[in-house]
Amino acid sequence: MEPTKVSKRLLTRLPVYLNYIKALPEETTHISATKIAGDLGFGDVLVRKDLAKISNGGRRKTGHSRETLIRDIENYLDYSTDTGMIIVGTGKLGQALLDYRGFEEFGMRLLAGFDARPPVDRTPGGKIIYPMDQLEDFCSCHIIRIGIIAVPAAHAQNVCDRLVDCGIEAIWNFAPTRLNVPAHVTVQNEDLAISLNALRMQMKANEPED
Amino acid sequence: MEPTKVSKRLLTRLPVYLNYIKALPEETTHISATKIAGDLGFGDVLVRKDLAKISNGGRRKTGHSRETLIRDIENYLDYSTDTGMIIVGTGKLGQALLDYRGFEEFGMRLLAGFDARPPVDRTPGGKIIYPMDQLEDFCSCHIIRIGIIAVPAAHAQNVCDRLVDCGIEAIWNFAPTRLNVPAHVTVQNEDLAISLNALRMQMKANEPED
DNA sequence: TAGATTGTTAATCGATTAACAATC
DNA sequence: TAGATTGTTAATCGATTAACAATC
Repeated sequence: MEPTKVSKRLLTRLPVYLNYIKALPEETTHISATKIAGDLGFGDVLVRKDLAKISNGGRRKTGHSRETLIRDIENYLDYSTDTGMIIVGTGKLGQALLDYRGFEEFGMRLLAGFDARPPVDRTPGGKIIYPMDQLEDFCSCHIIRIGIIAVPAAHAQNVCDRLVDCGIEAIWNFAPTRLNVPAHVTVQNEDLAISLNALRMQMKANEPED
Repeated sequence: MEPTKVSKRLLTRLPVYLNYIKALPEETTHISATKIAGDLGFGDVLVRKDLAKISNGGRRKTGHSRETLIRDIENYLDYSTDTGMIIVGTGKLGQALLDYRGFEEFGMRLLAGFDARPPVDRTPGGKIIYPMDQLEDFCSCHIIRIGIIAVPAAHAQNVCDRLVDCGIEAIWNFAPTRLNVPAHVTVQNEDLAISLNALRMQMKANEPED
């Protein structure tokens, strides 16, 4: 019953390792955790433990086989299973996300956008934007597991409720507001202003003298 | 010498409290940490400790004065000091950020965009997009503390170096790559694909049976 | 053997929660 | 006084780091 424990931190480090390993010169066949740590600025024990958690390919003295490691990370992150997604709210940000190419690499497919008043029929990238009243129909014809909310804060809860009713399992929320959802739905808030403000505060704390 | 310790978690919770408190019905003059915690889904002790850290306005039995609390949070987050910012890379995402209204509330001013080939002269919101070769001039005429990078991964390090040379103190990096910066520069990576993938994995871990 | 590396166990650190004392 | 609340001290939890044993 209790879901498998996954560390969110680990989940964000693994793709970083993966990118790094993939970007290595082609002739590299083996790589050590120590080297990865050094190049990426992580602690070496941390990397070693992370890799041990998701792979058993590490050999003493030689390190990890590059190929095996890539396969193990991709396997752990389950890149081969497609995950269907839609986005509600197709302003600038919504359209940017609709045409963002980075998601597919992870097996995530953003199928379409929805908007109370679609600003255009299709994005430049060719994704269709439907009026809101088509949301339920669309969701019953496709397997949609993740919903992205990029509408103004005032509409976010309403949109969220509709997505939940459509059977969505996770919500990525860009609206600057908290959402109430049932326990089986996973929510991640991505409030860009809050995030940027945190950076600003850390920057200030980083100043030589106050 | 050692900079003041600030918990990043705290920094992201404070704006949430602030929004919540501001959204309370106008007649509310006092609010307890317990109430805030209950409504926002945080632990009550956590909220109490957070508020104690940034305010001394809590009175037993009655809770915190709404007005004082708002002032104390805004004060702690230093909303009154303007922070100048620029963004490099004005694709969809870059333009979305340029016209995003949420930053100003926090005292952050995104002054202009830069692009190797500006897609337009101005955003719909009226922000000017300059060609890249004006970057250094612009930065010497304005006080710019934060640089936002929204260019393809291949150009990110180069852009980053130029921003650092311009005296920027913090970088908000949307490019899917790690950046090398000197120690006095604060970097925050905002890789949307990684972030979304983490949500996807948490969603899977949240499923009833495996 | 010596060196490079993994992997594990214990220690530390930071954040959150629990328990409870203080007080209006 | 009883109740609601703050604020503090101790306990727990999770993540990271340190120390070190294993081994190719």
